[in-house]
Amino acid sequence: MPELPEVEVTRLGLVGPLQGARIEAAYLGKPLRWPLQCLPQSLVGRTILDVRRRGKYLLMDLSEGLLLWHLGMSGSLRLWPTRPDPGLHDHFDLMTTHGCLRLNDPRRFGAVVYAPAESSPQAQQLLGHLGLEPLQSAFQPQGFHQALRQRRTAIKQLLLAGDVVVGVGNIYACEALFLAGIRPTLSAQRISRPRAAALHAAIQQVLSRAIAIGGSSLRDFTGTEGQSGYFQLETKVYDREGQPCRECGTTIRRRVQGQRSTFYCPQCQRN
DNA sequence: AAAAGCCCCTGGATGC
DNA sequence: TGCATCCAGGGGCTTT
Repeated sequence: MPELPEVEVTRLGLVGPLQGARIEAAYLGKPLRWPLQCLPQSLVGRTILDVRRRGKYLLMDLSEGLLLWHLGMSGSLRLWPTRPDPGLHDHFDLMTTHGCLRLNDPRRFGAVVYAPAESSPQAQQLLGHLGLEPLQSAFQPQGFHQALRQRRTAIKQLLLAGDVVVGVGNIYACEALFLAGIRPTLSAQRISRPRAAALHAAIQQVLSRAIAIGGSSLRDFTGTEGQSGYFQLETKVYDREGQPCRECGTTIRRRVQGQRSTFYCPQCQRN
């Protein structure tokens, strides 16, 4: 589920409430994707200074060290005034003076990892290879085009790989490629400079729009107060196989790329 | 170095 | 109703 917009919506819901909160306890449930890398008890007494985002990771700066959170495919974070009884899929609780932050993750592809610093090997193993932030100024059309020229893989899979630009998952990759009129199977190196610029703009547009309306709530995702997002209501191609394109009426197609579904309009995205 | 495949795990939808 | 099969938004790791 959670791609950049959902993680950013989560961050926006946490940063205000949690800044300055002191950790009073941490509770582990079933194992997540990676171990916490510290004793939960050792977090007690630390203060949350900030909540940042890098790609699809949330970075929680503590008075000493930081926590890296990842929501995997089905995770969501919710802030409760007091700690509710843990349910079947509640696998990590962080009790603070400002409430109980709870990770619910049915599939357990998510994780919470402690690292002593962002520059530490523990953190860099997860963050070190990440590409540019799509909504920051370092992400520019010209540099994007240069990066595309060096890769022969299909553009959809390059977007998902996250080593050129981060945060674009399956939904937003499909949607951005539709907006740019680019066939998802097109080799990245064959994308011209103007079309790369169009894709650059489409990525920014689709991600910004999704953040503004609370992300996409398919299956599990909700915001930190349990609220739904609405982007799934305005997708042009994602999960619309067999339905008419909203622009031209042609039937939307689905195909598999890298073991994932790709949706596209064969007319609007001719290559 | 880059690309392609393989999994981790669970639940919901679909089909027989 | 019951059971099997397929599918799902991620991404690190291994193999080619």
